[in-house]
Amino acid sequence: MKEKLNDLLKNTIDYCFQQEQLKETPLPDYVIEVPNNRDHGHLATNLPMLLASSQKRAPRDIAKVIVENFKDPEGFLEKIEIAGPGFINFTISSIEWLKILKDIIELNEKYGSTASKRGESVLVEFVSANPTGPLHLGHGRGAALGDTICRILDFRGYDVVREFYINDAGVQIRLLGESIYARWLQMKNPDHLFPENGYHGDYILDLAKEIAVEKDLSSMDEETAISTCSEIGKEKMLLEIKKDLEQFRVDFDIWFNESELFEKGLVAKSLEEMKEKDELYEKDGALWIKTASYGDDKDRVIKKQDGQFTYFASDISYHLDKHKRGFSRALNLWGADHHGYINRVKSALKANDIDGNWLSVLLIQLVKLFKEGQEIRMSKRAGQYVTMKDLLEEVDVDAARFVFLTKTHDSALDFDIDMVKKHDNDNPVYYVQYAHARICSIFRKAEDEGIDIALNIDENDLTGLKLDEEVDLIRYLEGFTELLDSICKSFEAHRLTYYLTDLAARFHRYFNLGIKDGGNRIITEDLHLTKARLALVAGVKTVIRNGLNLLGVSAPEKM
RNA sequence: GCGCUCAUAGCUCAGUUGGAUAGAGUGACGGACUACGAAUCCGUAGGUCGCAGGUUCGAAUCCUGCUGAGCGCGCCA
Repeated sequence: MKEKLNDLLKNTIDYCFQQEQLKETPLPDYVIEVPNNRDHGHLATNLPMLLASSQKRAPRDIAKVIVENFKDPEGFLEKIEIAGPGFINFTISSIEWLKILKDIIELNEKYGSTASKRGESVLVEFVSANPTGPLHLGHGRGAALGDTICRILDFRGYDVVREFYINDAGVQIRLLGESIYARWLQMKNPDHLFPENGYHGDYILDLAKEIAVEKDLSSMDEETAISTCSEIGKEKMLLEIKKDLEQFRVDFDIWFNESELFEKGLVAKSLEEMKEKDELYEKDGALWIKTASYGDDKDRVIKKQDGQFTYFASDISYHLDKHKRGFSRALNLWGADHHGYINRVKSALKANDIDGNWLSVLLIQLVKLFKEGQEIRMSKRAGQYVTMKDLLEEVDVDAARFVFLTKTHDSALDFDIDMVKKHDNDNPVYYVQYAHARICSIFRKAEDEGIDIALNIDENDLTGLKLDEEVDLIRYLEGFTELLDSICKSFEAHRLTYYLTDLAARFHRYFNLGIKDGGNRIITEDLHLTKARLALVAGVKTVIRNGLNLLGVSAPEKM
């Protein structure tokens, strides 16, 4: 609708220029938007106010010229008005809205998607938890957000690849092995020392017991035993992580091993390339990269005095590899405590002639867990945290995913487990699902009454939809596509949950209108009107279902 | 000390590249089921958009300063 109106508006402005009604100037960056207030029409533009300075005329005068010369040969508009300081408010003729509804019903599960691919590929890396412990709530938030962003990008025609980066090369894996081995030794000798920075969670002892069944640790020397524990412990943790994610309906295309970067010589290779570009130097027996020349606070070490690579070395190599794989964009979801790292990585990319904008990073703020009104503090060091596994035992996947997406990613989230557990109206996901189930119920009722619910319609079958509330609903349904496109740019997936909640509210309100005044019921004695209203609620149902699907939440027909 | 993020109703939070009268849920109070699901709806009350300046036709939104909260500043990963 906005595009159509914009075309008419541009034609009109050109005409005004030709007729010298307006001085010919470049067009300012105006907007066409949906006004909050129904009295302000369906769409409004601020163009006259922005033209005021270059035209040297009052905004309302300019608006008057535009309105008087408006070219609308096909009767797209019903009304044009000048309002406020110089807005132009447009009311679109109702038949246009009925065509939109017809499209929604025809497109059905495809409504909101684009059939054509954009030829733009995006690599989304998220969760990427170390395989040294189970997933916790913070990972859940990242998983819900990342997966939903991917679903939306995919729906809107992007080629999306979901990737999980496995840190399986560093000292943390060694430490995992040491922790497991120590726990195993402690089973016989409780006084055995536990490694200083070891992993303290109960799962370490479980792993030790499992591994002891599979391997005869007592016959091994300490070194062999630890590396055995490292290797098997890592594999088992990874399996757990995959299981949790699968249950959470998150599916990765690629599981990328950090260790492969070393095994395939990619780290060495990227170092070579950077050396040739003169981006590296040696100082104090270590190897440094000149990130400070590209916006970082200071240069960084990538190979330590002892000959070991830093984590940063493989990370640079990893991101260069992502770029070489040919993606037009990359998106990383990181915990907010990594924010100091963004500049560093981007600087390293720039040192390799890659534009910093190629990579976007979303920082996900902390999740605080509340139980019975009390905050449950999580501490990885003490092994105290609520795991995804614990969460999924208590809570519906639907509810968890929805609640994770009720706040912007850059603001801390209070996760009230008692609220999420409740199967009542305290829980926003059921409010949306209820609207869907209610519509399904209306269709069951209509079918019982022998009404043909096939909905093979054209816009002339919909002319019964005359109430403001009915047109408003269609207008809101039309906003779905634009919302999704906006999320593709900003990655603010939480806006979809708000949209769906709002859509459900609008539907419930419309539905209740009919209860007070029997004349506004959906199923009436007027068959023509009944079919039109069934079409309207079918449109609502379609958008709720498609939207919930993008959130990874089910749309039940009965609850 | 430097840097990143945040600050909106009693509470939890939305607010789309700056737009018209700042919204929702929840809590409080009062209403609506003898025909489509009351897991719903309607109404009332509740605001110095942290504070102070600035930019302009117009600021919760952009800029500067201040206050407060969280996080990060390693040859750790």
